[in-house]
Amino acid sequence: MFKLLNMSSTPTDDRTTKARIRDAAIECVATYGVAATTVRKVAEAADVAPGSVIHHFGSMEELRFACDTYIAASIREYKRSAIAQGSGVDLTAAIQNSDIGSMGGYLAQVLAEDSPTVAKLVDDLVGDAEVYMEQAVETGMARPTDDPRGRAAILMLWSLGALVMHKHMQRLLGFDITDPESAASPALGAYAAPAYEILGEGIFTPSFSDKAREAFSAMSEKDRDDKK
Amino acid sequence: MFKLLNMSSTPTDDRTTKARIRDAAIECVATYGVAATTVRKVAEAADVAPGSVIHHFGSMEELRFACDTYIAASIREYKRSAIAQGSGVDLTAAIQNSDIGSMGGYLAQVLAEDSPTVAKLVDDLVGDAEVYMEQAVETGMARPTDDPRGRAAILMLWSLGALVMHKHMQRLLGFDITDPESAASPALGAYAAPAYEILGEGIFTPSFSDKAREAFSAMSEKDRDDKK
DNA sequence: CGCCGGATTGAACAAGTGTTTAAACTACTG
DNA sequence: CAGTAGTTTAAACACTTGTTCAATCCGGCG
Repeated sequence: MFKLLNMSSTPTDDRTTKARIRDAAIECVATYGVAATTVRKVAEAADVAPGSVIHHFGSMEELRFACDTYIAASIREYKRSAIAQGSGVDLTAAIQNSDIGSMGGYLAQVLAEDSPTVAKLVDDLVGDAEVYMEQAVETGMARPTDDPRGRAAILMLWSLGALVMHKHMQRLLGFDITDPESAASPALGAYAAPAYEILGEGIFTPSFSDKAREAFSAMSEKDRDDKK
Repeated sequence: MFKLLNMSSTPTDDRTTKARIRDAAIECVATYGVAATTVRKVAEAADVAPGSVIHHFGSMEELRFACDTYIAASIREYKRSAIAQGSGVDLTAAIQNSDIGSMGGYLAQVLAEDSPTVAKLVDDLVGDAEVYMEQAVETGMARPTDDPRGRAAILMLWSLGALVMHKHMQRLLGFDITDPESAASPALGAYAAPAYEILGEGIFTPSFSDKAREAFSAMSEKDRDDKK
């Protein structure tokens, strides 16, 4: 009998049993995925009997819900404090600075499933990104756009999508976005440099960009005409 | 007892039983995910006995492998024909034009798991994207870059990540990227327009972009100095 | 026809799932 | 000290999982 997951338990672990179970579940989801997160695996990782897991949360589904809620609350809490001290509202920063080590891994796993709690969190993040971009436009950092919400949504979908794809990114660029230590990694540049280049100046030449825009508006005009 | 999945079976279905089982499995994965794709669900969808599934593929894992391989081959085949007739090498186009209706949904599900077959496919797609971008630079469509591979990798990670996030995109923008009919949908613009705006001119103003670039190179220089 | 080999079936199997339950234990109160 | 309410446990439950297996079906060949 050996522990599969070594929870970073301090010499004297003063967390309640319920909290220990919740944390073990989060770590298990982050490491093995939701499908592989069973009552017995969580129980073993939290060092309790399987029955205790159900006793504290009622059912496995409620445990999952509790984990989603806890992670969502943790992210919202971080964003609030980040705004209060004036630093940027960056999701990757939230992942790095969280006291929940496996937050990135957990998000990467649950973003692909459809949980209403996670869906609500994503919606909120898009809303936050929109107001943040709005401010960036006002301070001259970001370009204005016809579709602020659409732009914010796509930026968030790309960011979170990259999080879900972290194993592929690790393989392609040597950089694991879910690793809390990754911010200090020299491989950070392998992701950040090209990403900021794309977000800074785009990938298309201005001449092609203009042509594409014309074709686009022509297409949507044709679409309107067809509708008549 | 009713069929959960209605395979688009022609009046006279001339596919072999093995092919029917494989197609049913792909559709089941696309709709319900890999964890929910069980022997009995596949058997029911393919209208065969559970034993037949194992008889033809040896095990459930080998069936999954066969599905991955089949999808990967189908995408590579499409790309080859697309290049041959000179049209663009666009992944979303491959999803739309494939004769496998649920290819997009299947990819969205398996990109989050770690399958060596899918990993190899992603690596190939990045490689293809790199040479495609290289040609776009030569023809004056795309800007040159210091890190062609990094740029291609990130563009692919963002695109595929958005595919995995398709349910969130559907909710946020009303556009489902996995739907084969989506290319004809008027909601296409809700995704394509802001996406092309970002890829065309970026999101940052030139002045901020310059400052960020300076900060970036200063940071990596400092990183080099610290290493000494 | 008689036969044979692959395809197909449905019943079994062991292992793993979430959940229930009764018993034991623990800590705190009257 | 006795009692009690909340924890915790291990064993059982019903169910689903992938897989095995003997029996049956079916098409082609001698």
